[in-house]
Amino acid sequence: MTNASEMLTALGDPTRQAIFDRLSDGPQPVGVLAEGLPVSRPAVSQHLKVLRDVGLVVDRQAGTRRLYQVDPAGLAILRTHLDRFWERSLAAFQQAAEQQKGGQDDPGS
Amino acid sequence: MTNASEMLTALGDPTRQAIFDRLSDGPQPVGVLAEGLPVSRPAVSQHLKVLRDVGLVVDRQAGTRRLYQVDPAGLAILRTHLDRFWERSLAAFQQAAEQQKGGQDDPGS
DNA sequence: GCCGGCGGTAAGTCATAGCTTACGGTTAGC
DNA sequence: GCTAACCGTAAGCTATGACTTACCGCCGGC
Repeated sequence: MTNASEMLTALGDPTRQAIFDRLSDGPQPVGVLAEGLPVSRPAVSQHLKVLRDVGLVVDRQAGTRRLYQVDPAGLAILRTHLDRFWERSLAAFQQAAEQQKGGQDDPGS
Repeated sequence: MTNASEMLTALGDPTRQAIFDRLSDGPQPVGVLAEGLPVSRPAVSQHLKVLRDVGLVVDRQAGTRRLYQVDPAGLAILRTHLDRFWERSLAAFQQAAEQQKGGQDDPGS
């Protein structure tokens, strides 16, 4: 359906979470990202490819460097997906709480 | 900082995503969950343990069954975390767009 | 033109995580 | 008390994916 699931899967790796976190503060080249991480530069490159394939980051050429940054559009999709989870879960939670009490009236919401 | 990172890691697995998706519609016992999934019941049990450890689901005893459901409080933490990503990324994105149009200074490091 | 920094890709290794079957514990019903 | 259903845990296997080193292409400076 959506690619939000793939985004979640991509963000499942702690290293990618760290990369995404750093990119949230602004565009950065691969080398700089790798300096602040406990993995090699090629590893960062591979992670960036995964994040780019699912639409969470975008890249642009800047001289001899390649700047990566978070794609707000992609992040919006993930946020919307999480919001739907929230709405459904909240409704189910309230309904379950009522049933647990024994079919009383709505205690308040 | 928070355990939101662990939640993201937990939701990184597609099977757990499917479980969490089903639980969003209401409480369900382990056996019923396993019926609609391509994995065995013990596997579902193990996934539920992971989701419970990070605070995304809660369980309660119901006779001989054990009902699992999404924990709205846990989901709220994850949502808040995503919102922070959103704010930071958006600000950085706009700033980067301006810099790209005007005088190009060193954006990295 | 040559050289140096930057970064993506290939190939290979290794740990981990997800799955299975088997077993034990707990609860409800007869 | 015995049985059956439901579920968590243990043990073990296997595939996947995260990481490394090595290599190559690209762009800018001198």
